[in-house]
Amino acid sequence: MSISSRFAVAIHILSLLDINKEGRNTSEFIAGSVNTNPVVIRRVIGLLGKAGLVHTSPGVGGASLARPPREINLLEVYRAVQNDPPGELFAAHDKPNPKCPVGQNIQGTLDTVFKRAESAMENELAKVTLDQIAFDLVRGDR
Amino acid sequence: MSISSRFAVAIHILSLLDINKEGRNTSEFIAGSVNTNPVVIRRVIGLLGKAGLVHTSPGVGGASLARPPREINLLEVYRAVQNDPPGELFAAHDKPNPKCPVGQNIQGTLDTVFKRAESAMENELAKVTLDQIAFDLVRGDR
DNA sequence: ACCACCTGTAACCATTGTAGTTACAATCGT
DNA sequence: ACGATTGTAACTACAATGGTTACAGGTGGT
Ligand code: FES
Ligand code: FES
Repeated sequence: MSISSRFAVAIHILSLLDINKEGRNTSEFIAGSVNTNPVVIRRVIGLLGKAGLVHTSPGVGGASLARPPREINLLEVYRAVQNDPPGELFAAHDKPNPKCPVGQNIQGTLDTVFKRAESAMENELAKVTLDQIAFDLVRGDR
Repeated sequence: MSISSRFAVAIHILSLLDINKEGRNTSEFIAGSVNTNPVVIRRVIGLLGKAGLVHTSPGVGGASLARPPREINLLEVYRAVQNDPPGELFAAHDKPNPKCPVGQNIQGTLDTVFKRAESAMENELAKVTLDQIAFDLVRGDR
């Protein structure tokens, strides 16, 4: 299965917060932009808030970046919205047969390979910062 | 969501075929080893067969590697059992709002980043061959 | 020719993650 | 006090997954 589109939506939201930092970014406004339901946006923003990436305040509307976009990389965003814990991108074969010569040792062997692959992917995400995304967006615009 | 455990099961199966190449590897035997249902094994073996990694024959029982384990890498196995097409590890935000300044350009921007991350992961898988796995297994055994 | 055994596949079920939606209490600025 | 907004809970619909049963068809031994 694919990685949840929450990740893509989260990047959308953060980009929008950066580009439109003058305006009042309510969940409804963002939802209109992302073309989905405001609650979906609030859910994602809730995750981003817990991760310390955005600030929100109930009552008064609008969210804003909690840190300068140059200091936010996509790995943090990924971690914030991914509820699978790190190291479990690949599902393990949960009930290995202890009597099986393969099963006894395969866990560790696969774990090493899987973790290496997962880290390689995450390192690529870590290289990209939010302001790079925003720059690409604005440049593509004109 | 995690990547389907079919991948892990496939590696199990292939390792077993390599290590136990003398025996008769019926789906039921493998299922006992993997500790699951024979039909699950047959499904995975079916995928591996379509990918040209194993040989099977209806009627007579048993599957066998179609190529020497040194020439089978984990990326091929991954591709064989992953029914999401390549390039879609990350789900895109499917209905971008054309009126949104972010939505207009974000597709291409994210696509580049996502593809880079996905490739990084796949390159790691491509580095590992089946006989390396089998070697690790046997060595850990004693 | 028969038979035991096996594969390949369809069908069905339970579980899980996800996105969308409605509803509403709590919160804040004016 | 009021209107707007957030934060959640609850519910629905849907797709992927893994397990299971069932069965048609192939294969080799006897
Ligand atoms: S436990 Fe996975 S093959 Fe034996
Ligand atoms: S934020 Fe995704 S389309 Fe505007």
